[in-house]
Amino acid sequence: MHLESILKEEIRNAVQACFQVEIDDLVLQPTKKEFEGHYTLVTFSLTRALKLPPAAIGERIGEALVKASGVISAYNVIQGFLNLSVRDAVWLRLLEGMGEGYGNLPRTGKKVMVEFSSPNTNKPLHLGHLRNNFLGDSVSRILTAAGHDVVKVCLVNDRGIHICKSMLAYRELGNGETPASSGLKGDHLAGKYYVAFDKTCKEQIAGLIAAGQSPEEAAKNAPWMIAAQQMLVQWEQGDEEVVALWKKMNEWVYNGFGETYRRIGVTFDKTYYESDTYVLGKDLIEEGLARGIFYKKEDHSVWIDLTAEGLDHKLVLRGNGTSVYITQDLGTTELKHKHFGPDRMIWVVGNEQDYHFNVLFAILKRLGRDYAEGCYHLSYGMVDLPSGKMKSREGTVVDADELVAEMEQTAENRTRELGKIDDFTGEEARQLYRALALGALRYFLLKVDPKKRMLFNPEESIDFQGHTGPFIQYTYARIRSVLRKAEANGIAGRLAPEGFTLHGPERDLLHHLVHYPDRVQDAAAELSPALISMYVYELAKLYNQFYAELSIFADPDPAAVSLRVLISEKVAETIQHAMLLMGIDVPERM
RNA sequence: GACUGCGUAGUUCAACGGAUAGAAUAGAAGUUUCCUAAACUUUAGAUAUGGGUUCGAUUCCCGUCGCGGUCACCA
Repeated sequence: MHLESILKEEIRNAVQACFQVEIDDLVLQPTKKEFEGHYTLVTFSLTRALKLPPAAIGERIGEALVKASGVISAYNVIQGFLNLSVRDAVWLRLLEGMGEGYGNLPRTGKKVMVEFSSPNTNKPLHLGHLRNNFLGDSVSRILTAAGHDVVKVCLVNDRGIHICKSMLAYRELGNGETPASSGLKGDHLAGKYYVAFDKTCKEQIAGLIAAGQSPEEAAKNAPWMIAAQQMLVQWEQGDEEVVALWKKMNEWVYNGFGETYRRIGVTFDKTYYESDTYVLGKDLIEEGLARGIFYKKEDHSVWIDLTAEGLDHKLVLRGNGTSVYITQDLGTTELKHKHFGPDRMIWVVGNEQDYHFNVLFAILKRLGRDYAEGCYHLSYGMVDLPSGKMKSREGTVVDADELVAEMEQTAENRTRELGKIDDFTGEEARQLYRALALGALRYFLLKVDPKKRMLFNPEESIDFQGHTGPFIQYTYARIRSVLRKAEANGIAGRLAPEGFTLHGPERDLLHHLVHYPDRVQDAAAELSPALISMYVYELAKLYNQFYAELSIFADPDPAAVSLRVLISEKVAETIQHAMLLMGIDVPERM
């Protein structure tokens, strides 16, 4: 039974009965807090069809509904708004219908592939990567709950000039340093030499400019820049020494990434490496050339004219026959499709690449790939600092590992201050700190609409109070405490008997609770964990109000006590489910 | 410059074209012999700007101003 569908049907019937008119687009919305009611029908839009003032329409429909409806107990009309109140018996029946895991929707049989994370192996992860990882991870969980079969994929950027830069700096300055010898995490070690390369290279360029070269010439002629390019050529030729260095440093980086992924709780079903896929796509170029979709210039470079799509002429293969980014992406997409045959492919990639994906999808369509229709770029906004954009080379980044460690420290300090878990073992306490730290961080990054850019101020640490992960975790822990007490006293959650009158806070909670599956559906359709975060925040807030206003165990009516225990169980279950969709664990105590 | 996205309380975020624009935080004032005060209650505070469409605009259209992003034979 779906309340809103039933309500809309009843309203249609009422309109039919009163006015003998068929109406299909009804505007039904939740009633604003300051007014009496649960659902509001906006009657302005009906004035044309029914040829009556909005308030009169509201009165007629309201009257008819109260007479005939199985769900509406009362109505009131304010101008063009018809506010409808739902019977308590209906809320109780809906509560009864909430089975185990009611947030999990029926299986659809559709397969969805989500590609995210896609790190470069020349530097450690930063805050921007965390947004990407959490988004991809959470969207995957939401799609799974919405009934799809999800494949999580990571494409590692393990080759190219940027990798050679850190390799070169390491060869020149490294003195055989290893993660073991320096105690530095592998990805941080590589990042250190990436920054070192940039520094030295800039000095070299400055020197050349001082010696009279133009900035463009100098940038081209800097010795390390030339050396890095040579190194890339050697790598592509399979030069043993270069490949050995590449393997060694990448190994360090993978170990470092592995540790970070473990710490932030992110996993993949399949990892692709660009070093394996970068030559792919050339057969697609051949195919496109043969079919006249691409054209070749005199220098043998291959292009496509996408002006018809409002785009541009775009290079798809270099004059020397080597691949560019788009060539490789075409090939990789074809490969991923061949491996898994998904109905939908989603790329979680920053909005700076909007143009690239427009081109990619346009080319796939031109090539007549039927899966092009199911391709989608989940384009998210950057995480900005008050000072502007983060840049790895310039060291203006918020490092992921450091941030997580800081958050854990904050969680520990705060927990110790409050002193509620003094009986925890060391391991239990560490688990709690980790859950709180990640809860705060994941929630912070997921509560904002993915499409929008967001700001992080490193001066102000992420909050543990208010609209935050720990607020919701706290609410959960408090409910668990209630439920432990109920169990200890032998009180089971039970539905209230027929004719029971709900108290305001109970009614508000049930009203919110029953919409959870709809919100999961919405979040899956929009690919937006932010919708889940808003829902669960509201739920926690409503529970806290319920908790503050009503005593669960002290009520003289045993039916009220059992009902409140049952409501507490359902709220706890829903909070746990929703938080898990964001990849956040909820603690039994905190 | 071309294309593209964004301007909402001091700050960080909300608002299918609908009612008095919601929260959080920072500010002010309260709540604990009672189920966890990481909570609850009260209070003050915002749609960049000028037009247009509409019964009704933060939302849609046009202009202005401000801030990002993209315009590589890098990925």
